[in-house]
Amino acid sequence: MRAEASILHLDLDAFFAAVEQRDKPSLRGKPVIIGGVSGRGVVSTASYEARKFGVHSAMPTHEARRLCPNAAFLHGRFGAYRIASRQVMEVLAQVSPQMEPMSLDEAYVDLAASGRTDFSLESLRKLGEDLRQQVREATNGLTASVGIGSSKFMAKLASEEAKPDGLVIVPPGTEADRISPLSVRAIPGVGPATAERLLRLGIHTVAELRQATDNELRRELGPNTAAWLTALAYAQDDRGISSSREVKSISMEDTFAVDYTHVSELEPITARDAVWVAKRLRKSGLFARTITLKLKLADFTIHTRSRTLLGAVDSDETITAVALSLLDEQKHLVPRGIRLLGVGVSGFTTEAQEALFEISAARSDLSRVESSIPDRHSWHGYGPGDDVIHDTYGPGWVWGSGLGQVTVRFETANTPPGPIRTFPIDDPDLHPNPIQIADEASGPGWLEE
DNA sequence: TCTGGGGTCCTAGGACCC
DNA sequence: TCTGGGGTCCTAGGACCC
Repeated sequence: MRAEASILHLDLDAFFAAVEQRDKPSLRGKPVIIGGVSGRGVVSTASYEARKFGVHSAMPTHEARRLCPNAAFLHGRFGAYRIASRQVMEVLAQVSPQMEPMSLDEAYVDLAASGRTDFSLESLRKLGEDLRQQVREATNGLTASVGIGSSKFMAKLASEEAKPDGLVIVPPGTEADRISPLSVRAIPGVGPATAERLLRLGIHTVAELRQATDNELRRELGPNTAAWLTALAYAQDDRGISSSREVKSISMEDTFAVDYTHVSELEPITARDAVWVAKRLRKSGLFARTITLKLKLADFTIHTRSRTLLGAVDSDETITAVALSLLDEQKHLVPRGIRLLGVGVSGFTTEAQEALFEISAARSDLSRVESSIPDRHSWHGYGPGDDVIHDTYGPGWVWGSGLGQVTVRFETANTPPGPIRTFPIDDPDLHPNPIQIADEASGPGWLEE
C-alpha cells in the first residue's frame, strides 16, 4: 500500500458485448450475450440490458436463453476484440511506461512510474476522466470504468464500484474502513472454497476476518493463505505492476458436444491439439520440457497426466507422440465418458535441447498411432508467401492459418493429390471458433487459425 | 441441453542429493 | 547403526481469475 493513490485500474464495460453493439447498431439498447458454441457453452459476456434479466458471465448458455430468450446470442469475434484491446492498451501506455494488462479488457497502470508527483484528488479526477475520454475516442465509442487507489486491491475495487462508465478514487487513509463491511469475497484470491471455509469460522465480512485469531485462520487455511489473507483484510497490498510477464504455459482444450467413450475417437483430437500447441510454441520462439494431457470426465472430475522430458522440444512429432502416450496411460478412464480433452506445454526454455533418443521414441510412437487412425486424410495448405500452413490427422480435421484465404490440396494415403482449391477466410482471427469448409471428397472440414 | 477456455499460483508427497 | 535436515525437481490436484 502506497502513501498516494498512484495505481490505476481500467476495465472496459461489458467489453465483448459492447464491441458487438458498436459494430452493429441494431444491437444497441438490446440484450446481447456472447457465449460458447454448442449446447455446452457458457456466457462469456452479457450486455447490461441482458444483465437485467439475471444473465451473467459463466452462466450456461441454455440457462441464459431461458432467462432472456429475446437476446441476441453471438459467438465471439476475437479478432475485433483484440484490435479494440490494443487500441486501449496503447492509450494506457501513453500514461505510464509501467502498465500491466490482465486480460483483453483490463489493465493496471503505475502512475508513480510516469514521473507524476501531483496525486491530489482533483488532479487524479482529471486524469481519470481524460483517460476515459481518450479510450472512447480511440475505440470509436467503447466505455471504460476507472478506479484509482494506493494498491492494486484498492484500484480494482474502485473500478468495480465505478461500473458502468464511471470513475472512483479511494483516498489514501480510508482503505481499511472502506473494505470493513464488504464480504470476504471482495478480497482478491478469495473464491467460493475459501469463503466456505471462512464461513465455518463464522466469518462473512472483512471486519469479522480481522477479529479472527491467527491460530484458527492457520488451522483452517494453512499458514500461507492465513498470512496474505490477514494482510489484505487490513488493506495491506504491496503487489507491484510489471509490464513484462513471461508466459509459463501454453494449452489448448475443448469440450465436446457429446462425451466420447473410445480412445480411437480421442487420438486424432489429441494429435490435432498437440500440433496446435506446438505451432504456438514455435510462434513464440519457445521450447518446452513438460507436456500435459488433461481429461474432464462426464462426472466433471479432472485428471491430468504430465511428462517432463530430458530436453526441451518444439516439434509437432515429439509433442504429439508424448501427448498420445499420456492418453494411452489414461485410457482406463475413457469408458467413463470424456467431455473435455486438453494438451498443454510448460517448463519453457528459449533453446532446443532435444535428446536424440526422445525423438526416435517419439517417431515410433507416432507411426503406431497414425496407422491406427482409419482413413487418414491429409491436407496441405499454402498461404501468402507459400508457407505451409496446415496439416491434419484423421478424417475431416483441417487446421492452418492464413490471411484472407487458404489454399488447400486434398489427398489421402491411397489416392493421388487432388486439385488445388482455395477457400476464403472471413476472419483469420476467428480461433477458437472453427470455420467450416466443404469438400465433396471428404465431406465437411473445419478450418481454424 | 446443466456447468468454457485460457491462464496463474499453491500444496503436498516422493525422489534424490548433499 | 540410528537418525537428520534442507533444497530442488517432479507429479497431481485444486483454487482462483478474467
